[in-house]
Amino acid sequence: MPHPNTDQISLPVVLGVLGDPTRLAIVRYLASKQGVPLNCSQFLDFGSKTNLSYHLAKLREAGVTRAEVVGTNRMITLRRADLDARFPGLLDSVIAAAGAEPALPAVGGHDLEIPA
Amino acid sequence: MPHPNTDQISLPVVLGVLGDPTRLAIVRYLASKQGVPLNCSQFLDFGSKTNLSYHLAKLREAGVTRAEVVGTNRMITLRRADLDARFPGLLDSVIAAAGAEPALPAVGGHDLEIPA
DNA sequence: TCCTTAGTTCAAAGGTTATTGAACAATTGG
DNA sequence: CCAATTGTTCAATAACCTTTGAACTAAGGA
Repeated sequence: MPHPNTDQISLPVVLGVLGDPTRLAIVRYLASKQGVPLNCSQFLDFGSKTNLSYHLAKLREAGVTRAEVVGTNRMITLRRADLDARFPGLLDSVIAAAGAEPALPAVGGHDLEIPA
Repeated sequence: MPHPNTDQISLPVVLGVLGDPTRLAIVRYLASKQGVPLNCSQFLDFGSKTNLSYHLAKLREAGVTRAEVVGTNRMITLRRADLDARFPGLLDSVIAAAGAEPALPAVGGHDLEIPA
């Protein structure tokens, strides 16, 4: 499970990765949980298991998230401090901007509680 | 030449569009000119005429830039106020972040002067 | 040990993106 | 009118992205 170092995180790559509605929803959801690690299954509202594996890998490879293996789970966190160090203010303004937009509808049709 | 209204500007689309090194360089260059309109030819360092037409159309359709026909020229400006209204702080942090990164090398190999 | 849970990997399909050169349109200036 | 300048459109190509189901691996619990 490769993660880039902080100084290897590339702006176009980060922006490109966040330019997908599913991944943006994942990041927004992670941010709403304030650093509490989530396992992959908690994102099932955003897509199938296989599809999530794909999107979470993209986020990880771009340096946006960190995945840690804990038993049979992979716990996902936002790399907030690393992103803030590399691109100050960027993540905050993206997350704030995401709040000003209609979120990705969850698969079941029900909405996820994401505080503003 | 369609431009989206301010409230039609979509965050994933904007992020996706900025997630390309050529377009990010164009936006950075525009920002460095502080609102002075530039015609397409002034971006020739970033790509061929045809290729620029393509990238500038993407930026325009995403709502990042505005193109105004003046004689045989199309004058390009950043939609700074519109983007700030829709996604406060986003453009600034992206531009600041772009300054923390190696810029797209210009075609001739020479560097463009983009103030920090 | 056997089964379940949690995720990944693979291959395939279908769609989109970036880049190119050639041909085209529109405006200006001589 | 003619020619030069500016930029767009088109067709083609190659690369990449997203989504899917089936098969797989690895750890934990009964």
